[in-house]
Amino acid sequence: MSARLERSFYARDTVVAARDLLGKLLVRRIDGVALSGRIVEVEAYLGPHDLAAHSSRGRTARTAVMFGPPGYAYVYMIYGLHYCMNVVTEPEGHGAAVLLRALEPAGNIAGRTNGPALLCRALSIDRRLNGHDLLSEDFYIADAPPVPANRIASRPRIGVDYAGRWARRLLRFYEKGNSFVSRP
DNA sequence: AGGATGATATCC
DNA sequence: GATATCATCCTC
Repeated sequence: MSARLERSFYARDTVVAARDLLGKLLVRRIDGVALSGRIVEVEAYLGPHDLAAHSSRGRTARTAVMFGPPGYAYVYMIYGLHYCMNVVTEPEGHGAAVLLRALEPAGNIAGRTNGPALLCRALSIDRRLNGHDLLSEDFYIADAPPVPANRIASRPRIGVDYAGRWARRLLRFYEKGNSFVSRP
């Protein structure tokens, strides 16, 4: 069992943290059973100036977690059906986060994990985990070998066409050739 | 290409 | 208080 990432991992530049999250292990412990998957696809949301980020609407009840301290989970419901999970980055007050888009199944995973809502379903991640500390025992990200820079692809983010030029920024990162990436 | 389904932001 | 919109997924 590998070590949890510490607060300092998250309290950094969001693009750097996003790329470094590739290869790491998301772990959700339920009734003593550890569900886990290797992070293979992420998107960086940089802060209020990033028109694709939820924090661009300012600090609200919904986005409060994004503006909080790093290393916490920002989980929200989308389209009334699905949950998406983010990891808060940068120092407190910044308003940035990294969306986890796909996992490669590692342990005790049932169902697909090649999409932001699919991975939440596979790991039983829902509203109750919004604002949950990722330095906890039951929900955390564990260290694992990094994905080398030459194995990381950079693409525009998915589903943010409304964000003008921000939609074209290359802020989606995934491990090249990994078959669990949602949109290769 | 379109529908499901509910929280939320943004208007009155 | 109404309504438009949504960082998705599935079926057609």
